[in-house]
Amino acid sequence: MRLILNMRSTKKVSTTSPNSSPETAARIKQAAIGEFAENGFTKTTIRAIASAADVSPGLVIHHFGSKEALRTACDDYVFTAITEAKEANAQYSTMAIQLMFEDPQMRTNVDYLVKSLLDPSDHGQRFFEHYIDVVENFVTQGIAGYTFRQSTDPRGQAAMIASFALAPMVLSERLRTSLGTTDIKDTMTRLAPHLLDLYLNGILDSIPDAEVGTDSNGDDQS
Amino acid sequence: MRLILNMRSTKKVSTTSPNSSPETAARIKQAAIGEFAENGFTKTTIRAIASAADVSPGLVIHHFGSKEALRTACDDYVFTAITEAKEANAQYSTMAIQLMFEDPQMRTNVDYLVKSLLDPSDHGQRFFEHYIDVVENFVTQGIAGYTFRQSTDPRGQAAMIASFALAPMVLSERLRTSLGTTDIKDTMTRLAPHLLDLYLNGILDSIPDAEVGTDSNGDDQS
DNA sequence: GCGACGATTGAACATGCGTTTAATATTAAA
DNA sequence: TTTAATATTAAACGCATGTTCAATCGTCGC
Repeated sequence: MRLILNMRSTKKVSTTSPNSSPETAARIKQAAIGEFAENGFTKTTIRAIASAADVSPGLVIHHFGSKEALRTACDDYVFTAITEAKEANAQYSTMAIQLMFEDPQMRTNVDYLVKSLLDPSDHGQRFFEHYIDVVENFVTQGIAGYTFRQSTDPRGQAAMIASFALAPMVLSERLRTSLGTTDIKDTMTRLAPHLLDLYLNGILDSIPDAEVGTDSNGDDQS
Repeated sequence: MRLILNMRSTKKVSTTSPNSSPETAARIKQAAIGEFAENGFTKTTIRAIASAADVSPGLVIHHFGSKEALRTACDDYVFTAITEAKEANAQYSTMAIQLMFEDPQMRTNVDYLVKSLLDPSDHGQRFFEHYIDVVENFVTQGIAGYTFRQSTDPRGQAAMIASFALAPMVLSERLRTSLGTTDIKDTMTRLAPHLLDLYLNGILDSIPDAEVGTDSNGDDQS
């Protein structure tokens, strides 16, 4: 007659999976993605992740080995999740971006990738390269009925477009505060007409007399 | 007969400024700006700043009170330095941007502001607002002979342009690696023609039949 | 000269971090 | 039922961090 007292955490006890790791590991990974997406890799602590996943800090290490290894696992997961979602919505192209701001999980994933992009590690670079590839494809193949004017430097052109497409997400918090929008979806709605107008028609409507590069700047050319 | 042994740091001993604080405080501040610009606020340690300024960690606190206060001091300094430099080169407008990548000190300042922009603190927001103001002025007043097509939402339009202008700096490391350029100046040279072309002519040269939202996507329109 | 004061330092303190460890609980296999 | 293996935890370890402290050094007004 053994009296079993389980006084651990009074929550997840009857989940019918007492000794199975993958379920808990997945929960830890999701918690980590959420924390990384919100606070970045450096500022996020293992203790915060453990707390969000309702486990002990030691268990996080037990399942993933180290914080860096956990990050790699999250990277792979998010990268796969996003590319799969993108392919699934490939035919909608422009709509796919919209969907990324609708689905909360996808928004977290995007936030995660943005944070990864800004952190000087190898992980984000892979995503950036991939993203430029996607854009370059769009430029050569067209997207959603739009076609692009080709360039003699398609890689540079694609890099520019990719950077611009990422800019509102990277600066989303600053834009939100500055424009008084409620969230990034609202921000994008506000910016959308300007984006479309720029991409369709440009924004400059006159060229100065002096060309760029021939800087014979008489500084009094009023 | 007192024997004075000064075995501190065998370097700055005869700099003819034994007991003056402002000189040392300025050096610490410059070191801090450099470290913050390179590694961001969180990852930069007081010890690293002290080492770069060739002083003890305690002296950094002695002069500025705390790491956060030191950051505020750096913020004010960089913000003033950039705005002054911008006004000084106001007539050159486009050239001013070029100068920011030529002058190493200015490049450090720009790096600092970018890091400040990405850190979720109040400091960077002030700079962002100011930058949008500058852009909005450019749009209404023109710049370097260029004139802009006006919008019914000038603030949103300026926010978009500001975000785009900042994007290459925010993503400079990613772009440098991806394009194989040597530094941000080289990167900008590579991107410049694409930027000018986009701003002058747009980049899309055909509008799809179906308008956005009426996604009747016959996916076989080769 | 001298005494007060600021500059400056090395050492220590308190805290939070990632990680390790020893122990317990739980499950699956023999 | 026993045994081995895994999941899980609380506690502690080692280290880096921001900061404090007591002491020394140099300068300047008296």
